[in-house]
Amino acid sequence: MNKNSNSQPKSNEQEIGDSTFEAFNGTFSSTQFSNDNLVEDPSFDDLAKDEFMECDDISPPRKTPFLNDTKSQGTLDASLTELVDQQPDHKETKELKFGDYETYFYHKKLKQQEKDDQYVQWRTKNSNQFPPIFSNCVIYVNGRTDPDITQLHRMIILHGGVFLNYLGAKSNATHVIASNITPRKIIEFKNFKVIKPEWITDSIKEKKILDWTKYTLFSPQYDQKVLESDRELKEKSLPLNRPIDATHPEFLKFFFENSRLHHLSTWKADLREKFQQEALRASKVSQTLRTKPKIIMHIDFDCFFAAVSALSHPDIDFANEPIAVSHGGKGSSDVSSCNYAARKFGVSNGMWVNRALELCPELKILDYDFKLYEEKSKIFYEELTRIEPDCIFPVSVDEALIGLSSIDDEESTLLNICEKLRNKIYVLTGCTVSIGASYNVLLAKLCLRKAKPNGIFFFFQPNNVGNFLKNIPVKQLPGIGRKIEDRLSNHLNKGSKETVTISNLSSVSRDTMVKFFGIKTGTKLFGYCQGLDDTDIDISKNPSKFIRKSISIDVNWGIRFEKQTQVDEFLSRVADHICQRLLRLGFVGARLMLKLARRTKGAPIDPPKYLGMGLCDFLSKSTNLGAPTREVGLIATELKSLYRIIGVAIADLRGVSVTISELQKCDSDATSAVDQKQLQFEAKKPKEKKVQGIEQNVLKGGSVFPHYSPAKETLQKLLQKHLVDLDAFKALPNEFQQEIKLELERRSVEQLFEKSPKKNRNRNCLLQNRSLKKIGKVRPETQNKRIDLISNQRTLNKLTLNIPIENLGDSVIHQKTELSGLTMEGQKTLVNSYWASEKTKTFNKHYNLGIQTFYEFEDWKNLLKDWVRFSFENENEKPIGIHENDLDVFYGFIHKLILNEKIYEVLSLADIITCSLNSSELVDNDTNNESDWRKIRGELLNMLKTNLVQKGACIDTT
DNA sequence: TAAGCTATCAAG
DNA sequence: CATCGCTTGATAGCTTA
Ligand SMILES: Nc1ccn([C@H]2C[C@H](O)[C@@H](COP(=O)(O)OP(=O)(O)OP(=O)(O)O)O2)c(=O)n1
Repeated sequence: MNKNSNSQPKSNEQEIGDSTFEAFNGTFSSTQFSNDNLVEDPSFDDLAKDEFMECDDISPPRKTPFLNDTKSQGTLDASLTELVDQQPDHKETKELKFGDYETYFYHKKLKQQEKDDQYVQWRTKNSNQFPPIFSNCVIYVNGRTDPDITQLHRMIILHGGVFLNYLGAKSNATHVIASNITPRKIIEFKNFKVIKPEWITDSIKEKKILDWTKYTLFSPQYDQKVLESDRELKEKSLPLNRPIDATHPEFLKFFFENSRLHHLSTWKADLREKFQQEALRASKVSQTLRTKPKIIMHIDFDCFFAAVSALSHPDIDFANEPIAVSHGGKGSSDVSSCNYAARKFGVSNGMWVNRALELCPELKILDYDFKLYEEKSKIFYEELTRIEPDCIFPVSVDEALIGLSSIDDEESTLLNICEKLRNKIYVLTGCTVSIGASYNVLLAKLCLRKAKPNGIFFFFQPNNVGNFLKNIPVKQLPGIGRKIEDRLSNHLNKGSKETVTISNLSSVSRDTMVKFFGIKTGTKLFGYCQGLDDTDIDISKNPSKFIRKSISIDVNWGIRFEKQTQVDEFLSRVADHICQRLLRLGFVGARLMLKLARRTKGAPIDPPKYLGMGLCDFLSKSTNLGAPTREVGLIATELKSLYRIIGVAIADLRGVSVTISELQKCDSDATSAVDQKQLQFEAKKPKEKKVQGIEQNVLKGGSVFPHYSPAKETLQKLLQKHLVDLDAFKALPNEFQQEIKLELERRSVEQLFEKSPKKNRNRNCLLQNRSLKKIGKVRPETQNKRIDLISNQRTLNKLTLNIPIENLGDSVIHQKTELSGLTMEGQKTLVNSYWASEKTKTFNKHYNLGIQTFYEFEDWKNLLKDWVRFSFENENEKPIGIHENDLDVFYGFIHKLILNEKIYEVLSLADIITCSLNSSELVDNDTNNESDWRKIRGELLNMLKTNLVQKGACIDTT
């Protein structure tokens, strides 16, 4: 498996047996207090999971009494005693709310790194032989290893890496090193890159960081001479190349590497791009008026994947032996391509392997060879270019349309060209292509069908087209697929097995087709039945028509999540991935769509295809990104927001698609079009509307915060804006309703309840009624759900700032969704009607919470204090008050904090409001203003509570 | 009536 | 053990302003 598994680290004097290392680290690192024991300690486990403990993320207070302490800390007990005895910085400990173990490890880590630094400094003074190859690595070593943990520790830090003493749930470890691993650990480490120590030693040898994927812990070697019970042995022998699902950090990489459809799609998009670019260049050079090509050639490899894969198996008699390409030789794996020998048995592309084997037991299964497909395709396109046709239109990696005008009308001339081309391609690739040619794209495609395999077919008799078409199944027409065929079949009262041919449609009028399939599709289909098709394949005529319009990532395999955090992490990774694509392709996008596949009610939890999606309903929601961007943090946050708006129960999630559209070219390093605004406007003028949007946003973003503007509008406006959804209001608990009503009455806006504009109701509710109806998911259980919601909110209402933060941790927030089958549909809430509004998106577009540091959060705290004070200052004898725009920005920030589960931070901001109001510094001039602030504080808590309910969480009151 | 949105279909 | 069910574009049909 791993060809490196035998390579032992060179016994290098310089690297191993350095006694000074021991001197620096004392018993600290070499004392093998068992990490295993600690991790299994339940109290530690809880701490490790605690979402609010971000030991590794908080910039450490550099000065701690431990740093000067040189006493031995050989054992955990000793250190803990020490810790308790000293308890030196009481305030800090209290503030960070770390538990005992946590504090211990926190200080331990600091101390460790201090010592590491000292050691490295000392060591590199004597030698500069250590390239910092691990400078971006934070490495944790687990269990018994060879070389042992001390040596690895030294190697890591000498080469610029950070050595991690323990692995917290939120620790920033980049790699876990282990030689052996227990099944329990596999689960524990499933979100980390777990690799063999040879990766370290080999990387050092090569003086560069090597591809870690070559060193994953595939085959265990149990060389520990430990007495183990049979049971344990058996447990340990479980295969370790456990298939990974979407919770794995590298899932996307693995998945795409192996996905045929991913390759097919990206190849196609790349080809499109390439030919589009070329056409653009060509059209700039010569402005000659182009006419439609006289002749269309459709050329395509015969059973492409099968033919190419078979090249690596010279023993196979390709013409007679049935073969197919798929992952593995059994079960629900898809046949991507099968040869014509296999097709005789009824095997076809897209069929599952088990079905194919039923039809053809002697079917031979071959592996994919994506690299080779790409190579053959390259040769194919080179040869097409070589015949210098009028135009080439790439259909796929193995298929193209070619336009020819400048040849004479003799069929023999065309035949000659085709035969030469076929021969050349066969000689160069070892695979056969077929060619169909006619005077339009439709007929060329149908000819190709008749030409296959390994042949040529022409049709140039317009007068005879009826005859040519009459027995063609409609399914073979371009753009006519299963659904349309079904509907036609239904309409014509045909049995489900019978194929619908074109002659069957002679009785169907144009109007009927239009009525059935819409204006475009109906007209097109009617035309096809007469052999008419005016599709133009000449890209050069209008290159801009062929420019890319969207970039998307779809994952409908391996999607199995248990926790919201897993979903969020996955969405972040998808965001990262798609931004990388945007960068690579030189685009920024202004619109983002999230589409989710949700297991259809009643469909089995585990579909027949392993980790497949099974039967699903699709739900999608899109949003404007404000200005064109490819900023990961922004897109990730928006995705998380969209996920919550769509509200698919985590356990039922089976697929995730992300599409970015409204693209603009952006070749610089800028992450958004705004960043290179000047460039953009000089280079070319985008759509008028866009320009305005950008300028507006820039303006707003610059003026809103933190430069407070004098405010005349206050909370009243805000409530108007937020209370548009009557249903949402009604869904709230009574006490909430009363409170809000009172407030509104006091401000004489009670008429809102009657007016409740319809437009906004639809716009802001979680799912449009239309889609709910369509899917038929408006269920009577809604009533129960509502009761659930209310009781949860009541419980949540009891939450106050005084509740210790630990009570909000994982241990008390249960995922309720899978237990109760609760989904978010139909739950409309006050807060959401605000969240869904467009406003939030435009303001914060440059505020990237994903990488917010604690320091920046501190800034927000100070801003808030300042803002409260400011609002009480007098202007023309009146307090300045709170500006609506400021509030929008502030709420936007809170929203993002909540999305990122920074509950503690939200609570502390709420606390700051209270403290500021009580502070004597305030100009005591206005009770209205104070009341507004208290409302805002209440709103923060509401948002928090609502979000917790939304996520299907309930607070355990026990 | 145009524009915006989601859903659906097809292709390879 | 399985398995790698993507990606893009066009179009329909609805709501909204
Ligand atoms: N459901 C499908 C259809 C196609 N392909 C891949 C494998 C094919 O080799 C390649 C080209 O598709 P074609 O439709 O051209 O099919 P083939 O080339 O395999 O056969 P044919 O001779 O019918 O063109 O795309 C796939 O993976 N899954």
